[in-house]
Amino acid sequence: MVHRSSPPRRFTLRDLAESLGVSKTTASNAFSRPDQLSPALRDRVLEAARAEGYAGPDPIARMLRTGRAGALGLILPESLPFALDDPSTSELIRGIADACEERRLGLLVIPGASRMRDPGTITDVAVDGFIAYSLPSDTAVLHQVLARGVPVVVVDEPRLPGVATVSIDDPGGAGLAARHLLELGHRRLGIVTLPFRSDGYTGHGDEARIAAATYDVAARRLGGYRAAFAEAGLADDDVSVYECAHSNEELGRQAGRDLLGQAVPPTAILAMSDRLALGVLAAARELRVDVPRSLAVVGFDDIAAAAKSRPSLTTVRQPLRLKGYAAARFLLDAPQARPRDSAARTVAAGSDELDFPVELVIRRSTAAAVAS
Amino acid sequence: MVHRSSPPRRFTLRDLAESLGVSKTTASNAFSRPDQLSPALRDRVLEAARAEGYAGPDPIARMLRTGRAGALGLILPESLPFALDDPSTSELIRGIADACEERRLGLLVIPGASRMRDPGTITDVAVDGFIAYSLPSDTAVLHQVLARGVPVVVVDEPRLPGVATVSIDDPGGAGLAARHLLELGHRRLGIVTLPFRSDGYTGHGDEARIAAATYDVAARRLGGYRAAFAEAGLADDDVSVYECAHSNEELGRQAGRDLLGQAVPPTAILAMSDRLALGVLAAARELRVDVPRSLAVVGFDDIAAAAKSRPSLTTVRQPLRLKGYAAARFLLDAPQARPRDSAARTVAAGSDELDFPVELVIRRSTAAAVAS
DNA sequence: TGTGATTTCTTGATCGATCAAGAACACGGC
DNA sequence: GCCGTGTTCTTGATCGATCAAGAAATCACA
Repeated sequence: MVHRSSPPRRFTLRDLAESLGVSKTTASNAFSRPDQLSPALRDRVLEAARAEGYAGPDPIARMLRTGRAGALGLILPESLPFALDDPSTSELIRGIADACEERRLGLLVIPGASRMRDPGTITDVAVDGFIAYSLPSDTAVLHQVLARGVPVVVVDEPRLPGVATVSIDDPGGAGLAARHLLELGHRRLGIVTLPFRSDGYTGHGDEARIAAATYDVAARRLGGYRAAFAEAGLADDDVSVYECAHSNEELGRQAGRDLLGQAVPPTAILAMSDRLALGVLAAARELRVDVPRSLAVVGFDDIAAAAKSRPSLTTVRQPLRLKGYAAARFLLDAPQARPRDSAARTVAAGSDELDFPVELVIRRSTAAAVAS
Repeated sequence: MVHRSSPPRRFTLRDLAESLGVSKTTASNAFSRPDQLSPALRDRVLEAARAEGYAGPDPIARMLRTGRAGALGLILPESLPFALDDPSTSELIRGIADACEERRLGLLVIPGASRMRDPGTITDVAVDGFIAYSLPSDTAVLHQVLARGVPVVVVDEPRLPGVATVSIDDPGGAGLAARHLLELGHRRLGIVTLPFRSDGYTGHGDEARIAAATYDVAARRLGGYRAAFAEAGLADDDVSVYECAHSNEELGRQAGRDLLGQAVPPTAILAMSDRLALGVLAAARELRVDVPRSLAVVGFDDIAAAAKSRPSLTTVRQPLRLKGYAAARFLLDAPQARPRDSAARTVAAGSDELDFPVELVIRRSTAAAVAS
């Protein structure tokens, strides 16, 4: 009887050890803990490994034993192409990458989470922790992440009790922007918002949608704007709201055209992102509305393009890159972030929110209202 | 004697199975192979899992057993912030991400490879294959990758015998650009190059450096330019060469200022990337050199900004996103790309090069030479 | 009713490493 | 000569799952 040759087993640490007449542990130590064996023997092991074409311990087996994956998971709401298009997301990623490089960790990107149906991608991936960026509160993804028992840090939204969050003072920032316009004498205002829900809707603001918002950031910023309006004696429905499904120039332009086309157009527009604001500037240019003389525009984020636009954009600056860096460090330095500690749902309860300050950057896109 | 309570063991599949009185395999199948057990029992298992807070099989243990990591490794020469800055790199990543999404794979990014000293990041990471993008040929990283025994696809460079490569016809593309200028009557030419080596040098071209190039792409494109010159009867040293350490606008501008400041300035400049070409345009603007009347400029890549610049940029288009997509598919579909097959160094020998065609896109930055 | 095919579930081996504990030996100081 | 300390290497258990093979029960069909 001739045996069908069994699948040729891989050359493993055990084979290496046997071929040298040493124990597996010693062979292992030659790679991972050089101080645990004599230099001479270590060289012999390494030499034999090279000769046999053994590339070193299998990372997956090591992970199983040590419980560390050597990588961070980054969960993004949109597809990666979209994320790379968006300067504020890119900037956040830069910050996370900074921290990963410091710690020699890989960065495992998991895009498309806001429309993810299959949790497989979340549960099948080897990471030491997740950073979840700007997810809608009605997505199941975050709960799957939490259920996995690995440490999680949320950036921006949603804010969940007991889950570590890195964010900014959204209402405060929005308030700065709104008060700036009010102080300049503007009373006819318009708002261009980020999406309140992830259903792709673009159009006039709808109080029912707003009340049922699943994107906290849009809701918080709107709240900030409105708090400032209230101080100035303006009612919410004195200010028209236009909601954009995504943060990009094209939808911002569409919003700008709509608001400026109204019977009584606003003299100032608050946009919840710089990209939306840049779109509004484009719409104004098209319609030959002079900025800032006839229209004041304020953005949010202070991306690089904000300083370069014509006119340059007044905006609310937030430290995007730092936020990414802080989120990663928060994740990695957390005392609960020990490997295989299934209680480590979140990071450092008690100090589980990290809010960065924002500041108003006044440039050329805002000026005093012209008496009408 | 009271025992110090041993570290509370994690709740595993085995515990779940025992608590239900079924076998481990059955519990496992409830998660991974629903068709292997009755729906009723499956529901019981899943229900018990929920009750016990068991989030599903540990991905790392599964990987060890199945030999599949569920992720692709992407090795980038520069840091991630730098890569995200660069439109052509971003575009490539988009293509790779497209393929990963199709196959429900994670994308594990490993940046900074061109100056990586410690191979740890390469050997410690769980991936089913690597895409190595534009690495210098003298870096050890690629050999460490090859030594790991996982499938590898190289994008652009270096071309190594037996290693699958996805690239373009660099000499051909460069030739198109050069011949275009020659046909327009230009005879005083300048070249702005990508780096030949990764030592950070920026300055006048140096034939010794060029001969010892570790970045193949720069060398191949230069070869393409020069082949066209030779056809037109121009000698290599009739054309001055300026090398830039990175592909960005600032260095391109520096190169442009240098070339235009020469005693006998060129009437046309060939740049090896669009970002460099855009920098040259900026330099021309500064020096009040009219493009295309007094200076013709040709780029390479056809990034989005090339069509939007003023004047719009004549350039050599290459399908960046498609290249990324193809590289990933090449990796995933390769017959040798089976898990745990240590012979799978590379992909499909015999058909291990995939070169995409390029095309010349003529826009407003080139025009006929003015008789001098 | 018998027999083969199918469904449902179990057993025991296995993936490839690391780790805790301990054996064997050498060295040094009193 | 004895004991403590350190170095160097080994043994056997373990990480948490999947898989091949097979047992038991059910179904199908003549």
